[in-house]
Amino acid sequence: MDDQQLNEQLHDCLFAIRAQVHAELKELAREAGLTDTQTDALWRLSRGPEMTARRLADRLQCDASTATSMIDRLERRGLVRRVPHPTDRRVKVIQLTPEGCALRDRVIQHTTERSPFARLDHESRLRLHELLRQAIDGTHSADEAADVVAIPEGERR
Amino acid sequence: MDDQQLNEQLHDCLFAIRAQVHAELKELAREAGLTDTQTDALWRLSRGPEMTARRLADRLQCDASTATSMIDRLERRGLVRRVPHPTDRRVKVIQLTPEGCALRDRVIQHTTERSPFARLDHESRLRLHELLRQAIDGTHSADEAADVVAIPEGERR
DNA sequence: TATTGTTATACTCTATAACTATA
DNA sequence: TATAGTTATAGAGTATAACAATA
Repeated sequence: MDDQQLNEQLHDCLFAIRAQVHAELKELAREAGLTDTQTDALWRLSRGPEMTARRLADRLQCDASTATSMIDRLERRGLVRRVPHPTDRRVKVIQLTPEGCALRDRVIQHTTERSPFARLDHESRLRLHELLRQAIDGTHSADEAADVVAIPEGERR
Repeated sequence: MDDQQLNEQLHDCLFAIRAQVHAELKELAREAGLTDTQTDALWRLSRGPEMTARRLADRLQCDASTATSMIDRLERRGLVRRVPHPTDRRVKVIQLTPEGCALRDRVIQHTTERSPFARLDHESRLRLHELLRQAIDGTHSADEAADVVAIPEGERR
């Protein structure tokens, strides 16, 4: 197997894992009366420091206007609310409501429990984590990667 | 770091890698005048043995009617065509046109070249592949996984 | 001037339900 | 009866362009 083929195989694996995770997420979303995308957004909303509409759009790689309508729908369902930023009056902080938090917790727990990774032993998972981090950090600047992945210990969950 | 946290970290990595791949795919899709979803479908259309509308829907985890409209749009752009199945007259085989093939090749090449995985050395990629396969095979039946991932040597590309 | 967020608009994406044709 | 595919419909997701408010 040459390098090109190996890369393709890795992408096929990525696709397969994403498909498995997505299937679980979809099932949960259905129970909760949400769409896949909304469930995904809920998950992403809870990671990292302070969430704004702009930051959510960056994270979901969509236009700002798309984030606006996404937040509209989540707000209508009572899962998030828009709070004015204390110092910058242009910015709206997107906060999870208690119901939003509860659902977010269910999403994370449900997904990580049934994750394909859960079948690996602890050692394998550590090795996998190291390899993935290496791949991620190699292609993006540390800042960009940090925004998506790293969560300060105190702010986790 | 306990197991729950490690699992969450792994999912964050998965998200980050998917985001990087998606960003590359999006750029290419834009150039080609396609949407992300169409580009993804094009990629998936080319993997595995014989593609039918039903199989595409399974693979993209969407409803059959969604696959129908997706194929409609790809057909309108001249990237695929519907061919009657030789023995089962209910089935339509979805074939890539020459233009579809060319674009599909560009998508795969572009993405695998700029993939986060490309930065890992050969040894690391082999280890990563092994770990991912292990995670995939552990949670799904061999048959299901085979449909998504394994491609017989003769039919690849 | 640049940035944050919104609105209006026009697509694409998506599932549900009802249908036809074939197995 | 079951399966492959389509159509009609309605709502969610999406980007573009134009805009207001604020930095």
